[in-house]
Amino acid sequence: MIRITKHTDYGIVLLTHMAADQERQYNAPDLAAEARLPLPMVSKILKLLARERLLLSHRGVKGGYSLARRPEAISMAEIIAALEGPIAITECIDLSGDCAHERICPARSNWHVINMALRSALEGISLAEMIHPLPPRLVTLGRSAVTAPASAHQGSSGL
Amino acid sequence: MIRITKHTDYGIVLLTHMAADQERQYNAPDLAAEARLPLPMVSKILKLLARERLLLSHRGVKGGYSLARRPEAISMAEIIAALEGPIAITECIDLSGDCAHERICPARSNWHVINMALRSALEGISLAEMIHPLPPRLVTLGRSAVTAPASAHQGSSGL
DNA sequence: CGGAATTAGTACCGATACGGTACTGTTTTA
DNA sequence: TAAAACAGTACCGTATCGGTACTAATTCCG
Repeated sequence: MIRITKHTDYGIVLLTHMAADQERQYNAPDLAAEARLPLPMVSKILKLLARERLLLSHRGVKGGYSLARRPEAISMAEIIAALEGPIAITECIDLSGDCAHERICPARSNWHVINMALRSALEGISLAEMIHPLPPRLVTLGRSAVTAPASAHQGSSGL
Repeated sequence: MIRITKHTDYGIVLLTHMAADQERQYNAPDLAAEARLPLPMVSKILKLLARERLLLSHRGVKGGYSLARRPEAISMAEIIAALEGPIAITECIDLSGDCAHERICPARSNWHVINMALRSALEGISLAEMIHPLPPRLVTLGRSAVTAPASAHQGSSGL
Protein backbone atom coordinates (compact mmCIF):
# COMPACT_ATOMS: atom_id res chain seq x y z
CA MET A 1 0.00 0.00 0.00
CA ILE A 2 1.41 3.30 -1.10
CA ARG A 3 0.61 5.92 1.45
CA ILE A 4 -0.17 9.57 1.37
CA THR A 5 -1.08 11.59 4.43
CA LYS A 6 -4.67 12.19 5.39
CA HIS A 7 -4.08 15.84 4.72
CA THR A 8 -3.72 14.99 1.07
CA ASP A 9 -6.63 12.64 1.15
CA TYR A 10 -8.84 15.31 2.67
CA GLY A 11 -7.38 17.92 0.37
CA ILE A 12 -8.44 16.05 -2.72
CA VAL A 13 -11.87 15.50 -1.27
CA LEU A 14 -12.22 19.20 -0.56
CA LEU A 15 -10.95 20.30 -3.94
CA THR A 16 -13.24 17.88 -5.68
CA HIS A 17 -16.08 19.31 -3.70
CA MET A 18 -15.15 22.83 -4.66
CA ALA A 19 -14.80 21.89 -8.30
CA ALA A 20 -18.49 21.09 -8.41
CA ASP A 21 -19.38 24.76 -8.21
CA GLN A 22 -16.35 26.50 -9.45
CA GLU A 23 -17.46 30.10 -9.03
CA ARG A 24 -18.73 29.83 -5.50
CA GLN A 25 -16.64 31.03 -2.63
CA TYR A 26 -16.42 28.49 0.16
CA ASN A 27 -15.58 29.24 3.74
CA ALA A 28 -13.98 26.67 6.00
CA PRO A 29 -16.92 25.94 8.31
CA ASP A 30 -19.36 25.33 5.46
CA LEU A 31 -16.93 23.14 3.57
CA ALA A 32 -16.20 21.10 6.66
CA ALA A 33 -19.89 20.55 7.22
CA GLU A 34 -20.61 19.63 3.62
CA ALA A 35 -17.70 17.23 3.37
CA ARG A 36 -18.22 15.90 6.91
CA LEU A 37 -14.63 16.54 7.81
CA PRO A 38 -13.34 18.06 11.05
CA LEU A 39 -13.18 21.82 10.81
CA PRO A 40 -9.67 22.33 12.20
CA MET A 41 -8.27 19.94 9.62
CA VAL A 42 -10.19 21.56 6.80
CA SER A 43 -8.98 24.94 7.90
CA LYS A 44 -5.39 23.81 7.98
CA ILE A 45 -5.55 22.20 4.57
CA LEU A 46 -7.22 25.13 2.88
CA LYS A 47 -4.53 27.40 4.24
CA LEU A 48 -1.89 25.18 2.71
CA LEU A 49 -3.61 25.01 -0.64
CA ALA A 50 -3.95 28.78 -0.68
CA ARG A 51 -0.29 29.24 0.13
CA GLU A 52 0.56 26.94 -2.75
CA ARG A 53 -1.58 28.98 -5.11
CA LEU A 54 -4.12 26.33 -5.83
CA LEU A 55 -6.79 28.31 -4.02
CA LEU A 56 -7.50 32.01 -3.79
CA SER A 57 -8.23 33.27 -0.30
CA HIS A 58 -10.37 36.23 0.67
CA ARG A 59 -10.19 37.41 4.21
CA GLY A 60 -12.74 39.28 6.21
CA VAL A 61 -16.34 38.72 7.09
CA LYS A 62 -17.55 37.57 3.70
CA GLY A 63 -14.29 35.83 2.98
CA GLY A 64 -13.57 32.30 1.90
CA TYR A 65 -11.71 30.24 -0.66
CA SER A 66 -12.21 29.61 -4.34
CA LEU A 67 -10.37 27.63 -6.96
CA ALA A 68 -7.48 29.54 -8.46
CA ARG A 69 -7.88 27.81 -11.80
CA ARG A 70 -10.36 25.76 -13.76
CA PRO A 71 -10.58 22.15 -12.55
CA GLU A 72 -9.32 20.95 -15.91
CA ALA A 73 -6.13 22.90 -15.36
CA ILE A 74 -5.30 21.43 -11.95
CA SER A 75 -3.55 18.07 -11.93
CA MET A 76 -3.39 15.51 -9.18
CA ALA A 77 0.37 15.90 -9.27
CA GLU A 78 0.04 19.54 -8.30
CA ILE A 79 -2.36 18.83 -5.49
CA ILE A 80 -0.23 16.11 -4.00
CA ALA A 81 2.93 18.12 -4.44
CA ALA A 82 1.30 21.09 -2.70
CA LEU A 83 0.30 19.05 0.32
CA GLU A 84 3.22 16.65 0.61
CA GLY A 85 6.13 18.25 -1.14
CA PRO A 86 7.82 16.95 -4.29
CA ILE A 87 6.40 13.73 -5.65
CA ALA A 88 8.97 11.09 -4.91
CA ILE A 89 8.56 7.70 -3.45
CA THR A 90 11.47 7.57 -1.08
CA GLU A 91 13.69 9.91 0.88
CA CYS A 92 17.06 9.48 -0.74
CA ILE A 93 15.99 11.83 -3.52
CA ASP A 94 15.86 15.30 -2.08
CA LEU A 95 18.95 15.02 0.08
CA SER A 96 21.30 14.26 -2.74
CA GLY A 97 24.60 12.99 -1.52
CA ASP A 98 24.12 11.85 2.04
CA CYS A 99 22.90 8.39 1.17
CA ALA A 100 25.56 5.98 2.26
CA HIS A 101 24.46 3.33 -0.18
CA GLU A 102 24.50 5.45 -3.29
CA ARG A 103 27.78 4.09 -4.52
CA ILE A 104 27.13 0.41 -4.26
CA CYS A 105 23.41 0.29 -4.78
CA PRO A 106 22.35 0.01 -8.41
CA ALA A 107 18.73 0.59 -7.51
CA ARG A 108 19.19 3.84 -5.66
CA SER A 109 20.49 5.65 -8.68
CA ASN A 110 17.46 4.54 -10.62
CA TRP A 111 14.72 5.39 -8.21
CA HIS A 112 13.85 8.36 -10.30
CA VAL A 113 12.70 5.97 -13.02
CA ILE A 114 9.86 5.04 -10.73
CA ASN A 115 9.35 8.59 -9.58
CA MET A 116 9.07 9.84 -13.12
CA ALA A 117 6.48 7.22 -13.94
CA LEU A 118 4.40 8.08 -10.91
CA ARG A 119 4.61 11.77 -11.52
CA SER A 120 3.62 11.35 -15.13
CA ALA A 121 0.66 9.27 -14.12
CA LEU A 122 -0.49 11.87 -11.62
CA GLU A 123 0.04 14.71 -14.05
CA GLY A 124 -2.29 12.96 -16.45
CA ILE A 125 -5.25 13.19 -14.10
CA SER A 126 -7.01 16.50 -13.70
CA LEU A 127 -9.26 17.55 -10.88
CA ALA A 128 -12.11 17.69 -13.38
CA GLU A 129 -11.61 14.04 -14.18
CA MET A 130 -12.13 13.14 -10.55
CA ILE A 131 -15.73 14.25 -10.94
CA HIS A 132 -16.35 12.98 -14.43
CA PRO A 133 -13.97 10.07 -15.05
CA LEU A 134 -12.85 9.58 -18.60
CA PRO A 135 -13.67 6.48 -20.63
CA PRO A 136 -11.00 3.74 -20.78
CA ARG A 137 -7.63 5.09 -21.62
CA LEU A 138 -4.60 3.62 -23.18
CA VAL A 139 -1.62 3.64 -20.91
CA THR A 140 1.71 3.20 -22.61
CA LEU A 141 4.73 2.77 -20.42
CA GLY A 142 7.99 1.16 -21.33
CA ARG A 143 7.45 -1.84 -23.54
CA SER A 144 4.08 -2.97 -22.32
CA ALA A 145 0.77 -1.43 -23.28
CA VAL A 146 -1.86 -1.76 -20.62
CA THR A 147 -5.48 -0.88 -21.13
CA ALA A 148 -7.01 0.42 -17.95
CA PRO A 149 -10.64 -0.61 -17.70
CA ALA A 150 -13.29 2.06 -17.37
CA SER A 151 -13.86 3.35 -13.90
CA ALA A 152 -16.73 1.57 -12.24
CA HIS A 153 -18.17 4.64 -10.55
CA GLN A 154 -19.19 2.69 -7.48
CA GLY A 155 -17.89 -0.83 -7.49
CA SER A 156 -14.89 0.03 -5.43
CA SER A 157 -13.52 -3.17 -3.85
CA GLY A 158 -9.80 -3.75 -3.95
CA LEU A 159 -7.63 -3.72 -6.99
CA MET B 1 6.01 12.91 -0.85
CA ILE B 2 4.40 9.61 -1.53
CA ARG B 3 5.68 7.08 0.93
CA ILE B 4 6.40 3.42 0.88
CA THR B 5 7.81 1.53 3.83
CA LYS B 6 11.52 0.95 4.19
CA HIS B 7 10.87 -2.73 3.78
CA THR B 8 9.85 -2.04 0.22
CA ASP B 9 12.73 0.32 -0.31
CA TYR B 10 15.18 -2.28 0.91
CA GLY B 11 13.36 -4.99 -0.98
CA ILE B 12 13.84 -3.24 -4.29
CA VAL B 13 17.47 -2.63 -3.49
CA LEU B 14 17.97 -6.30 -2.71
CA LEU B 15 16.13 -7.54 -5.77
CA THR B 16 18.05 -5.20 -7.99
CA HIS B 17 21.21 -6.54 -6.48
CA MET B 18 20.15 -10.09 -7.11
CA ALA B 19 19.14 -9.33 -10.68
CA ALA B 20 22.75 -8.51 -11.47
CA ASP B 21 23.69 -12.18 -11.29
CA GLN B 22 20.50 -13.97 -11.90
CA GLU B 23 21.70 -17.53 -11.55
CA ARG B 24 23.58 -17.12 -8.33
CA GLN B 25 22.05 -18.21 -5.08
CA TYR B 26 22.31 -15.55 -2.42
CA ASN B 27 22.12 -16.15 1.28
CA ALA B 28 20.92 -13.51 3.68
CA PRO B 29 24.21 -12.70 5.45
CA ASP B 30 26.10 -12.19 2.21
CA LEU B 31 23.37 -10.08 0.66
CA ALA B 32 23.18 -7.93 3.77
CA ALA B 33 26.91 -7.35 3.65
CA GLU B 34 26.98 -6.57 -0.05
CA ALA B 35 24.06 -4.18 0.12
CA ARG B 36 25.19 -2.73 3.47
CA LEU B 37 21.82 -3.31 5.01
CA PRO B 38 21.09 -4.69 8.49
CA LEU B 39 20.92 -8.48 8.41
CA PRO B 40 17.71 -8.92 10.41
CA MET B 41 15.87 -6.63 8.03
CA VAL B 42 17.28 -8.35 4.99
CA SER B 43 16.30 -11.69 6.40
CA LYS B 44 12.78 -10.57 7.07
CA ILE B 45 12.33 -9.08 3.64
CA LEU B 46 13.71 -12.09 1.80
CA LYS B 47 11.32 -14.30 3.70
CA LEU B 48 8.42 -12.15 2.57
CA LEU B 49 9.53 -12.12 -1.04
CA ALA B 50 9.89 -15.88 -1.00
CA ARG B 51 6.43 -16.33 0.45
CA GLU B 52 5.07 -14.13 -2.29
CA ARG B 53 6.77 -16.28 -4.92
CA LEU B 54 9.11 -13.64 -6.19
CA LEU B 55 12.08 -15.55 -4.81
CA LEU B 56 12.84 -19.24 -4.56
CA SER B 57 14.21 -20.36 -1.23
CA HIS B 58 16.51 -23.26 -0.56
CA ARG B 59 16.98 -24.33 3.01
CA GLY B 60 19.86 -26.07 4.61
CA VAL B 61 23.52 -25.38 4.90
CA LYS B 62 24.11 -24.43 1.31
CA GLY B 63 20.74 -22.74 1.07
CA GLY B 64 19.82 -19.27 -0.02
CA TYR B 65 17.52 -17.34 -2.30
CA SER B 66 17.36 -16.87 -6.04
CA LEU B 67 15.06 -15.00 -8.37
CA ALA B 68 11.96 -16.97 -9.23
CA ARG B 69 11.75 -15.38 -12.67
CA ARG B 70 13.82 -13.42 -15.12
CA PRO B 71 14.23 -9.76 -14.10
CA GLU B 72 12.37 -8.71 -17.25
CA ALA B 73 9.34 -10.62 -16.04
CA ILE B 74 9.14 -9.01 -12.61
CA SER B 75 7.39 -5.67 -12.40
CA MET B 76 7.71 -2.97 -9.78
CA ALA B 77 4.00 -3.37 -9.18
CA GLU B 78 4.52 -6.96 -8.13
CA ILE B 79 7.37 -6.14 -5.83
CA ILE B 80 5.55 -3.36 -4.10
CA ALA B 81 2.36 -5.39 -3.89
CA ALA B 82 4.30 -8.28 -2.37
CA LEU B 83 5.81 -6.10 0.34
CA GLU B 84 2.97 -3.70 1.04
CA GLY B 85 -0.19 -5.38 -0.10
CA PRO B 86 -2.44 -4.18 -2.92
CA ILE B 87 -1.30 -1.03 -4.64
CA ALA B 88 -3.72 1.63 -3.56
CA ILE B 89 -3.09 5.10 -2.36
CA THR B 90 -5.56 5.40 0.46
CA GLU B 91 -7.36 3.17 2.91
CA CYS B 92 -10.96 3.50 1.90
CA ILE B 93 -10.33 1.06 -0.93
CA ASP B 94 -9.90 -2.35 0.58
CA LEU B 95 -12.56 -2.03 3.23
CA SER B 96 -15.39 -1.36 0.84
CA GLY B 97 -18.43 -0.04 2.60
CA ASP B 98 -17.29 1.25 5.95
CA CYS B 99 -16.31 4.68 4.71
CA ALA B 100 -18.75 7.13 6.19
CA HIS B 101 -18.14 9.67 3.48
CA GLU B 102 -18.72 7.43 0.52
CA ARG B 103 -22.19 8.71 -0.17
CA ILE B 104 -21.55 12.40 -0.19
CA CYS B 105 -17.97 12.52 -1.36
CA PRO B 106 -17.56 12.66 -5.12
CA ALA B 107 -13.82 12.11 -4.84
CA ARG B 108 -13.94 8.98 -2.77
CA SER B 109 -15.76 7.01 -5.40
CA ASN B 110 -13.14 8.00 -7.94
CA TRP B 111 -10.00 7.26 -6.02
CA HIS B 112 -9.50 4.19 -8.12
CA VAL B 113 -8.88 6.43 -11.10
CA ILE B 114 -5.66 7.45 -9.40
CA ASN B 115 -4.93 3.97 -8.20
CA MET B 116 -5.30 2.55 -11.68
CA ALA B 117 -2.92 5.11 -13.08
CA LEU B 118 -0.31 4.40 -10.42
CA ARG B 119 -0.60 0.69 -10.81
CA SER B 120 -0.29 0.92 -14.55
CA ALA B 121 2.79 3.05 -14.19
CA LEU B 122 4.40 0.56 -11.82
CA GLU B 123 3.46 -2.39 -13.99
CA GLY B 124 5.30 -0.76 -16.84
CA ILE B 125 8.64 -0.87 -15.05
CA SER B 126 10.46 -4.17 -14.82
CA LEU B 127 13.19 -5.11 -12.41
CA ALA B 128 15.55 -5.35 -15.36
CA GLU B 129 14.88 -1.72 -16.22
CA MET B 130 16.05 -0.67 -12.78
CA ILE B 131 19.52 -1.81 -13.75
CA HIS B 132 19.51 -0.71 -17.35
CA PRO B 133 17.05 2.18 -17.64
CA LEU B 134 15.32 2.51 -20.97
CA PRO B 135 15.75 5.50 -23.25
CA PRO B 136 13.13 8.26 -23.03
CA ARG B 137 9.67 6.89 -23.17
CA LEU B 138 6.39 8.28 -24.22
CA VAL B 139 3.89 8.32 -21.45
CA THR B 140 0.32 8.72 -22.54
CA LEU B 141 -2.29 9.27 -19.90
CA GLY B 142 -5.67 10.86 -20.30
CA ARG B 143 -5.46 13.74 -22.70
CA SER B 144 -1.93 14.90 -22.13
CA ALA B 145 1.16 13.33 -23.62
CA VAL B 146 4.23 13.76 -21.49
CA THR B 147 7.68 12.79 -22.59
CA ALA B 148 9.74 11.64 -19.69
CA PRO B 149 13.36 12.70 -20.14
CA ALA B 150 16.02 10.03 -20.14
CA SER B 151 17.20 8.96 -16.74
CA ALA B 152 20.28 10.85 -15.68
CA HIS B 153 22.01 7.84 -14.15
CA GLN B 154 23.56 9.90 -11.38
CA GLY B 155 22.32 13.46 -11.32
CA SER B 156 19.69 12.68 -8.76
CA SER B 157 18.67 15.92 -7.06
CA GLY B 158 15.00 16.52 -6.52
CA LEU B 159 12.31 16.43 -9.10
C1' DC C 1 -15.55 53.64 14.32
C1' DG C 2 -15.85 49.31 16.38
C1' DG C 3 -17.32 44.65 16.57
C1' DA C 4 -17.94 40.33 14.28
C1' DA C 5 -16.52 36.98 10.98
C1' DT C 6 -13.04 34.84 8.62
C1' DT C 7 -8.36 33.61 7.17
C1' DA C 8 -3.08 33.10 8.78
C1' DG C 9 0.29 31.26 11.63
C1' DT C 10 2.25 28.57 15.20
C1' DA C 11 2.79 25.60 18.99
C1' DC C 12 1.52 21.52 21.28
C1' DC C 13 0.09 16.70 22.47
C1' DG C 14 -1.36 11.73 22.10
C1' DA C 15 -1.65 7.41 19.54
C1' DT C 16 -0.61 4.61 15.83
C1' DA C 17 2.53 1.92 13.40
C1' DC C 18 6.94 1.70 11.36
C1' DG C 19 11.69 0.26 11.98
C1' DG C 20 14.36 -2.75 14.18
C1' DT C 21 15.72 -6.81 17.31
C1' DA C 22 15.56 -11.29 19.52
C1' DC C 23 14.29 -15.83 20.04
C1' DT C 24 12.74 -20.39 18.74
C1' DG C 25 11.73 -23.90 15.26
C1' DT C 26 12.62 -26.42 10.83
C1' DT C 27 15.30 -28.15 7.10
C1' DT C 28 19.40 -29.69 4.78
C1' DT C 29 24.22 -30.72 4.05
C1' DA C 30 28.54 -32.72 5.35
C1' DT D 1 24.83 -35.31 14.57
C1' DA D 2 26.34 -30.77 14.39
C1' DA D 3 26.39 -26.62 11.86
C1' DA D 4 24.37 -23.42 8.66
C1' DA D 5 20.72 -21.36 6.71
C1' DC D 6 15.67 -20.38 6.15
C1' DA D 7 10.77 -19.79 8.70
C1' DG D 8 7.82 -17.81 11.99
C1' DT D 9 6.50 -14.99 15.68
C1' DA D 10 6.60 -11.88 19.33
C1' DC D 11 8.21 -7.71 21.25
C1' DC D 12 9.55 -2.80 22.01
C1' DG D 13 11.12 2.27 21.34
C1' DT D 14 10.34 6.12 18.87
C1' DA D 15 9.32 9.12 14.90
C1' DT D 16 5.66 10.98 12.70
C1' DC D 17 0.99 11.64 11.61
C1' DG D 18 -3.52 13.19 13.05
C1' DG D 19 -5.76 16.39 15.56
C1' DT D 20 -6.55 20.60 18.73
C1' DA D 21 -6.01 25.14 20.70
C1' DC D 22 -4.67 29.68 20.76
C1' DT D 23 -3.37 34.19 18.94
C1' DA D 24 -2.75 37.61 15.20
C1' DA D 25 -4.21 39.86 10.96
C1' DT D 26 -7.70 41.33 7.77
C1' DT D 27 -12.12 42.83 6.01
C1' DC D 28 -17.09 43.79 6.00
C1' DC D 29 -21.00 46.20 7.91
C1' DG D 30 -23.96 48.49 11.07
